[in-house]
Order: sequence, then structure tokens, then C-alpha cells
Amino acid sequence: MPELPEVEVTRREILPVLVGRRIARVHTTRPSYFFLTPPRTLIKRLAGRTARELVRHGKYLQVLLDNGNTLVLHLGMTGQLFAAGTKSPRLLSANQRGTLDPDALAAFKPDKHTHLRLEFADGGPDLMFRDTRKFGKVLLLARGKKDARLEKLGVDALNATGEELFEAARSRRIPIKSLLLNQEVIAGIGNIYADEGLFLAQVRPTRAASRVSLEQCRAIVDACRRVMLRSIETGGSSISDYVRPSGQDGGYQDERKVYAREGGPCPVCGARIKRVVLGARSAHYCSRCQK
DNA sequence: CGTTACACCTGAGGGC
DNA sequence: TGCCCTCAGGTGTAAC
Repeated sequence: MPELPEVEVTRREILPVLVGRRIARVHTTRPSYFFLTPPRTLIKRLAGRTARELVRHGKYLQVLLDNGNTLVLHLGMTGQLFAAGTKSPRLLSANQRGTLDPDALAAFKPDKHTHLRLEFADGGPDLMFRDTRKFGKVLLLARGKKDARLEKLGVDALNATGEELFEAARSRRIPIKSLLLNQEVIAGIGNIYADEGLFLAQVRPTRAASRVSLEQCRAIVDACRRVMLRSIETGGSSISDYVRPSGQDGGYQDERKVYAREGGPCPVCGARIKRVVLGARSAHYCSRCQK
């Protein structure tokens, strides 16, 4: 679910409840592929540590710890970070369909989908990592160790150039949208912002990558950056699951032009928005505006 | 090497 | 109400 803007909003909002606080205890659910590092290792090695920095590259978050280790987090499709006690009616309706009083329900508490919970020495609110589908990831990297997942990542989408996209595009026959989703080329673009960026750049998502010009690559990368910066400003896109760590919905879903608007009017020309399937993902576009 | 098909999970929503 | 199907902001892998 979360793409670069949602991950960046999460980073900014979770920063104050993580950085500078000493971890006292760690709670997890049972081992699963969600845990690239086994729960018992996390419990043992995170206790006593203090987060120094929280950085983002593409859709990955990295918690830099005081002993040089790094806690790597990926939110997958349904991952959410929250401080305990966060007020969020939307979160709680997903959390449990209960008959408790609304005020009790309005404060987030761990449930069966809360796979990682950090308790801090200052006695303040815990940090929760909740993920219903468990496509998210938790990995503890020892100081100086590398991880292939991170090493393979291309340039962050906010710093990417049209030249970089063009270089990767010239030898590929896949649709340009599929290339935008390849995190080894540009990191951070997902299904929403690929569709939105291609719409603004007026390039059809199905176009073969090798048939996209350098000028168009520049327009695409520029459009993706502008869309994502605007999305960050509005708190990201809350379309199905995403809720900001603050408990509020984002705002960008109201500004999107084509994503999940099949059959609706193109905001530029009024033609019906189309949906096609590319590489098992939906792509949305205007067949009149995008060539 | 590039490309595709599928697997990993859970829950919501629509049709019947 | 229940069943069965499809769909979902992602990514890693095996196989062609």
C-alpha cells in the first residue's frame, strides 16, 4: 500500500516517537517471513538501544541505532507505524469490530496484526508496527553489513533524472509503467504514482520502454516527483488501508487524476478513464491525453 | 540478461 | 446470512 509519499509521511510523523528514545523491551508475534530477523534476535538485540536517525530510501525506512546497527523496515502493502494511544476511528474500525465505547476504541492498542512493538525506557508511548497481510519486512543489520535488498535499489525517485530512466529504458521492451515500478531503476514509485506521473507526462503506461524518448523520460520523472512532493504535502493517499501515524487520513486521494478512476471522466479532456492489466497490476490512463 | 507467472497473506466488497 | 469470487499503495523467486 504505501509508496514513497506514504513512507515519507510515516518517517516524518514517527520520528519524534522514535529518535532519541531508549528501547527498554521488544514485543513480537510468532516467527513468520515478515521477520527477516527472527523475533528472538530482535528482542535480544534491540533492548537497550537508542535510535539516532530515521532515514528513507525508496519505500524502505532505516532506523540507525546507537551501536551502529540498523533496523530496516518495509511497510509492504498494509504496513502501518503508530504510537500507542493514537486516536484514529478509521484505524480502530480496521483493528477490531467491537462494541466498546467509542473513546476506548479511539486509542490504538496492539492487536493480532501488531507484529512489532517497542517499549521505551522513558515510559512514554510504545511504537507499533502493524501489518495485516504481512508483506512488510523487519531486518536487523549488524554494523557494516550490507543487504542485497537495499544494495539493489536504484536512485530515490525524488532525486532521479530523466537520463537515468532513459538509460534503463532503451534496452527494455516491457511497458514503461512496469519499468517505473522496478525499484532497481528508480526507488519509491508504486502503482498510484506511476499512473499519476504518466498521466501528467501524457505518456501511455503500455508504451514499450524502448520507444519512450529522452524528453518523455524527463517529463515522466519530473511529473512523478511533482506528484509525490504534493502527496507528501497532503499526507499521502488514503484509498483503502493507509492511515497516517497521526491517525488522520491523507489527502492526496482527492487530488489523483486517474488511479482507480476507471470509467470516470478525464479531468483534462473528459474522455473515459481506461484500465488495463500490466504485469498483474492495474494501470489507469486516458487514451486521448496519453499517447 | 529480460520477461512472465506466481507465490506470499488477510480482509473487504460484490453477486447470488 | 453465507459462500465464492475478485481485488488491493509490494516484492522475491523460479522458469522460460
